[in-house]
Amino acid sequence: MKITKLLNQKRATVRDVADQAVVSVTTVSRWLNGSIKLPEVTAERIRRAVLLLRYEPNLHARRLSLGRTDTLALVVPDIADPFFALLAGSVEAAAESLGFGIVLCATLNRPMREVDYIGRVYRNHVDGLLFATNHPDDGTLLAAMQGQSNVVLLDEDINGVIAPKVFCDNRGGGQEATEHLIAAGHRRIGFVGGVEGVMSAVERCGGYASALQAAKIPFDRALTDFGGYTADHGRSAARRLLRLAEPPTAIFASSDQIAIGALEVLRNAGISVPNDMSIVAYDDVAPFTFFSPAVTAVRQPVADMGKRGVERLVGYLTNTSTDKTEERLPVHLIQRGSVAPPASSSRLSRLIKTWSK
Amino acid sequence: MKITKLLNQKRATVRDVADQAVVSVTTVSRWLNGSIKLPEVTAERIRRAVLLLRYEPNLHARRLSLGRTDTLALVVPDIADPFFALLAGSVEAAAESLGFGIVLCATLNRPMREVDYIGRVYRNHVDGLLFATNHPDDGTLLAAMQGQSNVVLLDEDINGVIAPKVFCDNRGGGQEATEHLIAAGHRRIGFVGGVEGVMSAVERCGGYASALQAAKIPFDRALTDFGGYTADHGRSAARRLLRLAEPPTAIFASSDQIAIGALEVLRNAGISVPNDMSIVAYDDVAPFTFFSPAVTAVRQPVADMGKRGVERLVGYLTNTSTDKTEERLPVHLIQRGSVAPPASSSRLSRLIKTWSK
DNA sequence: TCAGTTTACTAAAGCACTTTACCAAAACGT
DNA sequence: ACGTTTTGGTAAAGTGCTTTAGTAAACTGA
Repeated sequence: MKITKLLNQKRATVRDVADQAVVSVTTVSRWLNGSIKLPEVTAERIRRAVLLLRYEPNLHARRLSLGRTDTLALVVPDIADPFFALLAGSVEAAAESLGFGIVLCATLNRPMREVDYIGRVYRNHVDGLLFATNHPDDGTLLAAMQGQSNVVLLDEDINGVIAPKVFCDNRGGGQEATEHLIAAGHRRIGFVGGVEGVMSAVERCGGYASALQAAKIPFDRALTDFGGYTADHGRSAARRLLRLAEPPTAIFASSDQIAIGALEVLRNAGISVPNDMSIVAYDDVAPFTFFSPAVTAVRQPVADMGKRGVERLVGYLTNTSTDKTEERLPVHLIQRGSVAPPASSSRLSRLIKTWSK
Repeated sequence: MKITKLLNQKRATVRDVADQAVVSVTTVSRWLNGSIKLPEVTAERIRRAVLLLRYEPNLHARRLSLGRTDTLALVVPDIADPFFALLAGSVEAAAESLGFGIVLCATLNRPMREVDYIGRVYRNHVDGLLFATNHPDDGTLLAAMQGQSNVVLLDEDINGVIAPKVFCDNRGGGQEATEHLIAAGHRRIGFVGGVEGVMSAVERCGGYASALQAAKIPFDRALTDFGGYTADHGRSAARRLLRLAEPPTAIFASSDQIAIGALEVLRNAGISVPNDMSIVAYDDVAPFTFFSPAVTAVRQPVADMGKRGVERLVGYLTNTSTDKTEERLPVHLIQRGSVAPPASSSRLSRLIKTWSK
């Protein structure tokens, strides 16, 4: 009998284990799930049977019966983006340690795919969703999330959605970056932000504005530039800022990619960082220590954000800890070599004049 | 009746649809799965019932019944590494387009986790595995893979495993990079490789050696340095190479990270690239166009590799196309600004002398 | 000693789907 | 007109697990 089981490679079922241990399926199942205490002799019989038959419960049957999957979905715009890759890494690790698997969903910012993924929790593909967007919502996402539970929002808000949220302190980060630049002596500071309207961009700009105000520096709209957290936007924004009648002496780039784009433009213009122009970046996921100069940046606790997101989602799934609150993780400035006191304005404008030809 | 169904939010089942459409469950199931043709009237009744009840088949029941998951696992050492993040992105996209989901597994190079993940296909968690390692196998992985089917190896080989494999042309890449350096006039070229013994490192070094041989340049062991595809290794290798009695005039760094580490050392040493030292990188996932100088690199078709891997795995799952062959994807050199003819050796040695103090 | 509790189990009913085996009626060929 | 094939279905048996409701036997306390 046992031999048959071993010879034909079919996987053993609870039935087989029960037969082998001479108890009922119920007993095996309950004991295996720890919902029953058994006298040592019986327990030992089951243990042996499991070992002998190499029994592993069938996941699908279990899921069907239990109605849950012990799997979470992580929805991000683009997994190839280092920021989201880092997030995914920490989410995976945290989920794994809590006994959950992760299925990966890249939306490429296509609302259709986002909505589809949101539906997956209803459709029982996964128990819960960790959701990170990148773009402002036109209402589509909000609608799709209505009545959907077990979703936690990461990094970026979706207007109107009520759910557990784990974000970073964008305002504080914006403020700290700007204060640092002001402390170095800068008074004309450019702000390059994400897509106009997304929470993180609005908030970082808010921090920037409030630091200026505290230093009694007027807020100049011409010095701000929204458009996305991309290197492309960093390039075009930098070019625009340099062409201003009164160009800034420092740039606050509110993402790594923006900073990278801006740095490229500055380098090509022969404007040296930090001597002629200071810059501070945001995210600090890029290998900034390897840059020359190493670039000062506001570090977001990306990994912590992923971890906390998972913890809250799982807490939600298990304890029904129904706190749909928003949580903010602190950020902090990492000082490296890209900030210095402003150059003489004549030198800077001479450089710009040469470049703009 | 319908109203009850709509009011209590329980999901509709095939039963409900069958009742609503006044046919049997069998008919609904078969029609839905396209395994039966039905007269238009009946079909329409089912269609309406599905719409009315917002019926969506229960995935778990389906999986239990069918014994498959339509899900693939992607196993990588570290999803936060841009190389693997890019790979993951393309794998996800390819799988999605073929109707498969992806579950993400990061091993952090811990053999225990790798082995566990390999077991998941047997345990029915997933239908197949896309497996990418990073380190030489001591036999553990080989043993775990024995008798395991539906696994395809990506990017890096595991010695002795017989399975469909999708790799890149490491030898060709190593050769092309080295030839390019030789064509620029270099005769002493350093090679910095991955962990000693992994296929990719061995092969790239093979390409390097054969290019040297073709140019009748003797192979000098002192100029090669294995240790891993990390920036750290890049740094230490660069330092070692510079301290050589006869240092190289060019470095072939066989990963992005190695190149980044080496570049940092060179920059700190005041050795200008490409004037005093040429460098070519490998992978070309890092934002090398933004570097200064932009760095010349051998580009691996990482995204293609992911796509092909999925295609082959799925082909395997569906058609039983049992070709356990190895496939090589072509790489090519992207010329940018980090290669130039060698500097006068006296200038270079002067720089090194200054630095090494 | 006997009702009440605890211990150690079990039978059977789900969970929601697929699929095999089968059947009645209609259409068809001769 | 009668056997055969096609059409349009159905009943029921899996798929492997969990869990509810229950039972028989052993123990407890007064």
